[in-house]
Amino acid sequence: MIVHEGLDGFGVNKLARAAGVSPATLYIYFKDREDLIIQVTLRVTQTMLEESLRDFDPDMHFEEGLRKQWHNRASHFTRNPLDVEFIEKMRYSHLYNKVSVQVYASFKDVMGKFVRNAIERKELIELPFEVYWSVAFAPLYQLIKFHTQEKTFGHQPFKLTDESMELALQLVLKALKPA
Amino acid sequence: MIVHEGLDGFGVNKLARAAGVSPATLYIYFKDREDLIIQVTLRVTQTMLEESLRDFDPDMHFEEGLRKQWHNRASHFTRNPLDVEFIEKMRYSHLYNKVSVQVYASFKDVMGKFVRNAIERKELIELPFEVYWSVAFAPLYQLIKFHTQEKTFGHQPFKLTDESMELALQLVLKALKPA
DNA sequence: TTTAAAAATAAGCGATCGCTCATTTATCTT
DNA sequence: AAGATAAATGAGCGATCGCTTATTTTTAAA
Repeated sequence: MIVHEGLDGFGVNKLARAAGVSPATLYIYFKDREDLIIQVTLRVTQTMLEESLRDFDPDMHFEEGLRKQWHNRASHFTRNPLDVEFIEKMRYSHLYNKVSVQVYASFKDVMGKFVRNAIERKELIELPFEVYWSVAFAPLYQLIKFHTQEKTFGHQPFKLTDESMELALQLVLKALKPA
Repeated sequence: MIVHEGLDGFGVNKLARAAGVSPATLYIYFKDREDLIIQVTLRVTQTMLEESLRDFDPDMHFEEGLRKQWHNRASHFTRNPLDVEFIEKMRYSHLYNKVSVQVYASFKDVMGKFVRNAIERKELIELPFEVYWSVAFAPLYQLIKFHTQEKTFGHQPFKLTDESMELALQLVLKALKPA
């Protein structure tokens, strides 16, 4: 409902009717509307982050680790396209700061270690974490967005194939590896 | 209002009260709530795109042109931080497809020409437009998001300085330039 | 089978939603 | 100054909002 009609357009009564339960039932499990949205967001985001760390180890070599994360994210998102749109929507909503802290706590540690390892091993240039994150993952998320929203820049819809993903990953690796 | 309270939380009556006019007045200038939101979005987005093309020419050398666009975007957004959040919020809202087509029509042509020129001149590797866009601009937007939302990944808030922007731009250029 | 706790419900509260209409106020033309 | 047009308004419509309460149904222990 939130993906298709937005946060406005999402109502407790509507949801209850669609779910075939009484509005009152929802308030047994959730404090209020905002709590419901946040808890759902936490669960979807948590699942996404767990999937992105599947078979990942912060002691991996940099290229192997980054490729693993790209593939994990891409495969999770192409298998759950609704999740992408939901997470992105929430990520840019005014409720985001109530979600981010709780979710990224443990995730941050693993990623931080991975980056520090890679820098120590001279497999990754030295740079602030935010710059690393922006170069390493923002392109992937943009590609996924192009993929899920079907049409953006003229001509035919963009499909996130293995080829285009590998191409983008190669570019990112070229940017991040020491000369 | 939309940035701070979200699309839900944004109401016509509230807006009229805050603006010191009658709700009926709004309907002289806008068809309905959605039309109002879309028109405001169009105006803010249009301004952003115009600013991003200031002093830009699609016949510029690739590095010069890309740097120009990065600086234009960054300076516009740091001077109008509310616009960033608004545009991003709308970009991930369910109303986005009603906005995107109208806005990016002319913009697409200029950018397309710029990219084609650069590839012809061997200043840019050959790649699909979406991949180019994802690598060339997504990192910048992510950095701006880090900057505006103040705190994301632990430690102290990230500030988008000239240094960190130049660093990120250099990485992106390294990724996109032919070997 | 009885009984207490837990889960779910229908009905509807006051508040606010998006929006309209009959009327008044401001602006412009002659 | 008079009359016509445009702009703006206050009041409030029906619908929906988030949410609660008194009651019934379901579950499970004794």
